[in-house]
Amino acid sequence: MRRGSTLHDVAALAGVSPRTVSRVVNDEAGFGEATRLRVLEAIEKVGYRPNMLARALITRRTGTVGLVVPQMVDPFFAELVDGVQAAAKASGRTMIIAKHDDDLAEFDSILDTLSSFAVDGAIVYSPRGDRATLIKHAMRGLPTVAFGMEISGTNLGSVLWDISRGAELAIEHLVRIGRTKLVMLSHTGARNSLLLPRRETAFRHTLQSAGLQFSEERVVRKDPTIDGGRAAMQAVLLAGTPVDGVFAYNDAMAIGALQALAVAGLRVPKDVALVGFNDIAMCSALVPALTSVRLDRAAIGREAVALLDRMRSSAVHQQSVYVDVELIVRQSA
Amino acid sequence: MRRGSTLHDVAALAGVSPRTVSRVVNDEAGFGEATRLRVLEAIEKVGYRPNMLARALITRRTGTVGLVVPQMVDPFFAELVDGVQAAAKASGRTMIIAKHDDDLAEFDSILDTLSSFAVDGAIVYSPRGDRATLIKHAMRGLPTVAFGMEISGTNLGSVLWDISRGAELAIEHLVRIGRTKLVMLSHTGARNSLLLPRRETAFRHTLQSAGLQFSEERVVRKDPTIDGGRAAMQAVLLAGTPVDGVFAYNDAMAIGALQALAVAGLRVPKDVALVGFNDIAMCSALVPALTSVRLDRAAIGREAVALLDRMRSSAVHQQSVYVDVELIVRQSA
DNA sequence: GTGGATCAAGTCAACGTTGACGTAACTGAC
DNA sequence: GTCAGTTACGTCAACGTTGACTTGATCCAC
Repeated sequence: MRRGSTLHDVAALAGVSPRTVSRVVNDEAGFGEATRLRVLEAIEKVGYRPNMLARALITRRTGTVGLVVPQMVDPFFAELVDGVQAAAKASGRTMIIAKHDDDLAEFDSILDTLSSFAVDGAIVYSPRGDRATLIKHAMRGLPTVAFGMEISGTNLGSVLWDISRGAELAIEHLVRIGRTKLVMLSHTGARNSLLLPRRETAFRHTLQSAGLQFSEERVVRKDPTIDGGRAAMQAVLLAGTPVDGVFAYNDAMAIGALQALAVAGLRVPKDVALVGFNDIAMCSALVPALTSVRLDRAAIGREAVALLDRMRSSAVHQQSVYVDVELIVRQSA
Repeated sequence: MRRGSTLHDVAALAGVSPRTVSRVVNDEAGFGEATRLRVLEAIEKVGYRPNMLARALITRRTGTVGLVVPQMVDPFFAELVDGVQAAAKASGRTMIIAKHDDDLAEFDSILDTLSSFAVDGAIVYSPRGDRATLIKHAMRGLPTVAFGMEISGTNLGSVLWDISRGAELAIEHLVRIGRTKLVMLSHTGARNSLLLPRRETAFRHTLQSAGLQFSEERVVRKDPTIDGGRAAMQAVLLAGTPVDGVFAYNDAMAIGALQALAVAGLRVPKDVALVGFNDIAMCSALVPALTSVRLDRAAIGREAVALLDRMRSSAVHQQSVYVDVELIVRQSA
């Protein structure tokens, strides 16, 4: 059905060999100016586009990166995808995207598919911090960069951000503006996970080093969503826990908290100061605008793509890159 | 570098010809049970994965669809991407994604790239309703489904939703619950575009058929964002236009309006009823939960992928599919 | 036991491109 | 005028797979 024109068609029209056309297309050396013009004209005339499949089959490079995320509706991931996409485009690559919905088997199968398509590399946000699957595929030859997870081995790299530091920044800020009765709205999954409790740990430590008391009722855990945040905040208020500062696990929970506080007639930041995490785009559009810990998704995307490049070109096969976190102070705290 | 094992490796190990291995892998007929087991075992042992590039080169099918959208951070597009991705996965395809940022040249180049990778089809949200580029590539053989735009020709299909009907539903609902002083918060670009003014037209017509007066000051145009919605709502209040019902161009503007109304001390829906458009996931998480016109992105994705399938299999090369719109009534109206 | 099906393989070329190598014509130095 | 070096091509094979065709062997009917 799809019979695009090939090097042969162009060659026949220009009166040269296909190899010469290939040289012109790829701008290798070894052809005369007159030939070049004739070939270019012929390309134009027959509407020739190189067949990437054939090219990739022989060069073993597709100019493609695979991006694998848990999901993409959450603004955090949407913006991450966007950041990687922009970086991929800037370095002249095409992006294949897939989501695994936190399913390990699905994740495994996605990596298989990416290998089949001979992507130049994969950029991956593992389901539940899974390492084993990642390592398996990397050993089979798939260069991989993982997000938010230090991982070592051939063909593996990491792009990391310091969650603990971000949490510290947020909590120190709350303390600095005079808040003493702090509460954290955390993620239900944070209890029995390797990765998630870092914000909670930072909360505890920072409280203690600021000379404030920590007690278990000051951490309320719900789903990391707007609804979860609202429920968590309501639970705090209902329990009568005194509170003048709130640190939320992510921005969605902070938005929910904002709603609960409004309903309860508490003013932000006057009565309760509020800090989120991730700094999704919406933060600045809220009323009051939400103070949040920024992870620069564009930078993260750039670093991931750049790291992949370095991994394939250099002998060093294991690398980690840190991306700075930053507290963006707005109206809510 | 990447030397995955091939049919030949498997064949050598299993003591058969590569062609037989190929038959087993593709589950064609023509091999014995004993052979099948030996081959399967060999595949397992050498970790063979078919090379999609080589396969696609000869079959002219990649099992890949390209999705092209203006951007993907806006929840509307994020959810659209998610819907298409889910549908693509369900039909066993891999998705290549790209965004054009409303740039026509970029759009053209993306379609070129997709052709180069021999995607089985493209699913496209054109920049500014562009048709010409679409038609050009479709004629060259790229089966294409366009969103929200009726377009005819070989290799072209459309997935449409009735924006006018959605706007009607929203406004009729506002009238039905007794609102008479309606205002529309519209998109700045709606004035000089072919596609955008449909909501405005519906607003005018529905008002008139409900026996309500329409005047130009009842349409305020700003950017279709949260900030734009807030500004538009503030402008209405500042101008002193009497208002008890608001129809927003999209949910983002509705969220902005919600903020402006809260700041002005107006209660929703008691003082002012509010209806959005698109029904992004966030609608149900707002306080009050936002009434909105739903476009089922999952259904849209499914229809687009299904249409692409039909286009390649049937002789009918031009088709349109309508996806229902629906008013989801929540607290805000 | 002969002939026609059917089955289980194998052989070979082709998909469209590039890597490796070959070669004729030209250039310039001595 | 010869030879080495360069330029501008061309030839051929290979990437890993499948389509089209061929080849024996086995089976069953008559």
